[in-house]
Amino acid sequence: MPRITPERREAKRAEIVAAARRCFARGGFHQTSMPDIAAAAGVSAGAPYRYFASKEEIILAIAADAFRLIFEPMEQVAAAADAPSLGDLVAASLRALGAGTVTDAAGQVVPVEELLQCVVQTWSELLRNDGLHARAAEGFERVRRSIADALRRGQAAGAVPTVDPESGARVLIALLHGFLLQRVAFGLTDTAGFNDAVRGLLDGAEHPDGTGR
Amino acid sequence: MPRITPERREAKRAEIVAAARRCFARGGFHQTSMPDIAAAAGVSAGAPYRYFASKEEIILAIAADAFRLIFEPMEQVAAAADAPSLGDLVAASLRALGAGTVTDAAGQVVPVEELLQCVVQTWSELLRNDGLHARAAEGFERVRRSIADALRRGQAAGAVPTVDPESGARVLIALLHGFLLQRVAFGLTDTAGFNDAVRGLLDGAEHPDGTGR
DNA sequence: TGTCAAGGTGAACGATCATTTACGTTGAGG
DNA sequence: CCTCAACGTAAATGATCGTTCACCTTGACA
Repeated sequence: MPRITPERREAKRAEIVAAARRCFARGGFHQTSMPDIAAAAGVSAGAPYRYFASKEEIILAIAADAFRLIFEPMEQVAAAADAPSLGDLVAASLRALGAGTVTDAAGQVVPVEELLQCVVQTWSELLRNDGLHARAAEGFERVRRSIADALRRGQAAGAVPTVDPESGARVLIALLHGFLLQRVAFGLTDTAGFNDAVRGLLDGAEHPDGTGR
Repeated sequence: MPRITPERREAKRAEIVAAARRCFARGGFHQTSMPDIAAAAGVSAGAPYRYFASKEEIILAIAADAFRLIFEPMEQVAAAADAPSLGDLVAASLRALGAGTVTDAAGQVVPVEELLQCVVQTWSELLRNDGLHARAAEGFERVRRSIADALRRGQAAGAVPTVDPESGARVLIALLHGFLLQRVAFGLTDTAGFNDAVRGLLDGAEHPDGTGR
């Protein structure tokens, strides 16, 4: 006999997650206190514990969301049936990060800047949270295999140079991660310029006409 | 009238820095306590404060060292008088990270793994430590300009595709940062394979013989 | 409309942290 | 070899943290 409907409970939980994400983006996971999160969500200090067993559970929820949202665009292009070029894969990733907002698992609208800051915080957390590391590594491998498959298709179609697809996928993800870091921490605002440079360096020889940007 | 000679004082300071770096690499900046650092250095809790005014000062020293060591190899190749290819720039960066150890500003031998973990931790710290961010951004810009100049020379020599050198430099740094992250957090051990893939994707057309690896 | 399980509150708790401090110890200069 | 400023120690301090708990409050269901 719940006091509130499941829908309202889910909405409240999403509010707390959103408040926590705002706090984490600004102050980091460990400089943000639970009272900070509660205050940002407009509730008292004990309220979040009706929805999450611990602070770590909130961190896990946000980290999973952040990683998924970062990889989603590249993975969708990689999962398409045709043979994407390298430029297509990179462009898809960057276009999503160039937008102002994204929508998280609970339907909350999240500023991209906030999401990216949480991703960088999560990287640090990976190094000492084994549970988070295991989940993140699993997700990473799934994306990597998906991209490697796309590269193999691209190579068969002659649109991708003949490199080891497994390592090639890692290179593309490295570009995405590196872009993300510069956008958050090193004043990279010219997404289009970065994208053009990647295309020019990667497959400019194959696609001088700029197809797929 | 110092109780110990300046040389011994510097050596002790370097020991504390090294101990702190070991702790930070394992546990992160904010999960590592000052007593942890002191214990790892083999001194009592108050001793580090004879050498550093605060914990943040230790973090700054380690972060500056870590960033410098990461960028050094790429910057050295970029600063050379001739026109390096893209593959040269990337290969120089990765070769240093493939080695087992590096030597820090105080002459301490540091395992590469430990250094890279500190770099990732530092990225998080950048987002909320303004002083660290300013210093890191300054260093980043210096490296970026150096690489951009090298790209211009490479373009003049016909060894580098005609892309905007400023953005191109960002792409190369993104590759380095992305590689670093995967090595620390996502099980990337095949440095040579990654390097080959980058060369194959970047300037395979220009240097099919593998020159400069 | 009445009931009661669950939501929500805010003070309190025990632990831990960065930093300070009072006091012994040491070694380089005179 | 003596002296004393600086090193090193270890307990203490004050603040803050994640989490709990005793107690209202609320609203969905009967």
